[in-house]
Amino acid sequence: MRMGKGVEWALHVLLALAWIDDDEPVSTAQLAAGHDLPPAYLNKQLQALVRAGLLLSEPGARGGFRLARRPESITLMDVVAAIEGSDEAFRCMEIRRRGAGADMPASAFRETCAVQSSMQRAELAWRRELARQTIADVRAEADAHAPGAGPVLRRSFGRD
Amino acid sequence: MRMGKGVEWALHVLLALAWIDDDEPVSTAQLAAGHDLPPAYLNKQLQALVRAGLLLSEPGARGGFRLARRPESITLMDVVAAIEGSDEAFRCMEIRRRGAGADMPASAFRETCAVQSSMQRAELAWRRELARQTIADVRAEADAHAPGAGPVLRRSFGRD
DNA sequence: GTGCGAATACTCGGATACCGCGTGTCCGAGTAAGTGAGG
DNA sequence: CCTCACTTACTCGGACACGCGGTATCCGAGTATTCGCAC
Repeated sequence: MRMGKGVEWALHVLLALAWIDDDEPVSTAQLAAGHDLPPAYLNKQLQALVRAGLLLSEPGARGGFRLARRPESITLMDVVAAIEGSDEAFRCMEIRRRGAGADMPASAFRETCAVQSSMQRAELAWRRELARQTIADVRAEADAHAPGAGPVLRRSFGRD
Repeated sequence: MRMGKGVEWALHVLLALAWIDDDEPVSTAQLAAGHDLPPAYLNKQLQALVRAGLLLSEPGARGGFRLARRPESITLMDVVAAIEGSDEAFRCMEIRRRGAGADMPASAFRETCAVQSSMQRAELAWRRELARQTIADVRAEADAHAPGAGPVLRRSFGRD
């Protein structure tokens, strides 16, 4: 199982926008240069964040992206759902009904498949932990680990 | 993010073997017929389970697979790791060092990337929940939901 | 009837194609800013 | 000096190729069984 790299990019971009903390929008080119990412493909991921309501986009000259909400209101679950989609990683195909299970009465399948519910429990724990953490939390941890990172990034975006 | 269907197959096969609970090995063809799965591809997944030490294989006529350990000693984490691999879903590419981060002193990267540690926390919760549940737990839940499923499946394998 | 040996049928195991999705890129529609002339 | 319309340059947004990993399949190596034959 593998998560697309777009999630990592989106998280770093949101963290950068939280650090910049400015009403002026930031263009895709600037955000891409800030982490040395392919601009066109990054743009694709940013569009997904706009569709999810995490970013606001402004077209035209001096346009770009800015946070749609405060960093404390953007959870990691929001970001993962925006990029990877809201579907569950484990999708039950109900194979219990096929083969030998075809001979069983329909009432036997009233309850949820035990395999599915087990996997769902684990995935729920994952989603719960993702929903518990916000971009603001990540920024706070990053500031605690490396206090200089925020200002350096702000300055590289010409916001001082 | 999407988990391969091999995991679901493996879980159902292990559950079936736990229900059968016999020293006589079960062939790929029988296991595949039990859930109407493509035998050749199922065989591929079973080989992964053998490599992971969850199943024992016996070649030759009347050969097949049987559980290498008791169902209580096989966690869902073991199964997922056997099929999908042990790599983390979120792989940090250290993009914080690229772009603007290149101008920072190396000491700033002493601590782990905050984005990575946040995602790792969530994934750890997932793995912890997977490791907490065993095939025996799944069997118990399935028996509680549909008591007839186990015997029916046992009988379809000609084990009575 | 019994022991032995070869033929046999069945099993796992790895090597081999196919296909969908993530990855990466490009060009067009739209907009705000800048510019110049006219009043 | 102010207003206004035009040009311009820059932005986002969606449509278009490429490559890799999951999906699916087949055939070969190896072994227990089974059948036939000799004793």
